Amino acid sequence: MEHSYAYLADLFKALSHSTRLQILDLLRDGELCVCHIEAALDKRQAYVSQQLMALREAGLVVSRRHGLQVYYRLADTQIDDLLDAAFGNSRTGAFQRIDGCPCPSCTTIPIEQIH
Amino acid sequence: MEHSYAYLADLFKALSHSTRLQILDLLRDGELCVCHIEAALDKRQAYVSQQLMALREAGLVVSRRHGLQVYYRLADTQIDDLLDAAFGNSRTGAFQRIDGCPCPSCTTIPIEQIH
DNA sequence: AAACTATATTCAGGCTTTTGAATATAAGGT
DNA sequence: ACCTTATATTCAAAAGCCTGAATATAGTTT
Repeated sequence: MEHSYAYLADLFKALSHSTRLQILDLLRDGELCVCHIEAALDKRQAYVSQQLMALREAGLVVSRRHGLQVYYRLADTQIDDLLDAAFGNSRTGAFQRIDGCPCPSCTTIPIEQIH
Repeated sequence: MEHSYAYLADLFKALSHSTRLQILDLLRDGELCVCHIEAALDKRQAYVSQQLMALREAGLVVSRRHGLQVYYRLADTQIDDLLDAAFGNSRTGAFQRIDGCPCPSCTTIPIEQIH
């Protein structure tokens, strides 16, 4: 903690963009793969990837690869706190499937739900 | 509350500038006149006034005029909370005089302190 | 009402950001 | 090996921001 003004300015610059804010707001409910974010925003892949890169470079999100998918999540709890201060701390906490999204989370069901 | 992403993006854009962050950090300890901010930052008047205008337009600060001086303060407690999340919530809470600053706060003493 | 002090606004050149298009890479399937 | 899917990177033109210089305004004092 105790960041310089220049550091914070860069962080806020990454936040000063409505598409990026929308992505962060999605991520408040948990980790998501790129293709899911793409479907949620209805934006093209390259564009989403660019915005994710900006968020990554600002240290706001981190990613991990699992097979073909890359999953993004908020970098740490301080970021959560900052977003709570901005968005208010209402969130659903639950994953939302999206029609037409090809990602595993949207196209599979846990075994215990099959009868 | 419940602001749009575009609104929040504009707010963060105003925050994405180290001079403006420095001004806001000063204002966390209380209302200040423009000339005091000018002295604290060691920047020219027109420049400070421009940054204050940006902060005002973003709704981060409000001003009131008293004679020749114009005093600025943080717009509301939500802004305080947001800045606490960013800066940490350490603050002195006390006004700091500045050598060479011509403003009333720096050049006068309360009557009860004269003996 | 003129001069002065404190603050605000306008403008324009330079600089950075934004975003679409094209292309690259990485992993998995056949 | 090749093809496909998922994601990342590069590039360049357009759009927007930053900031210094000049100027304007609002209130006070003489």
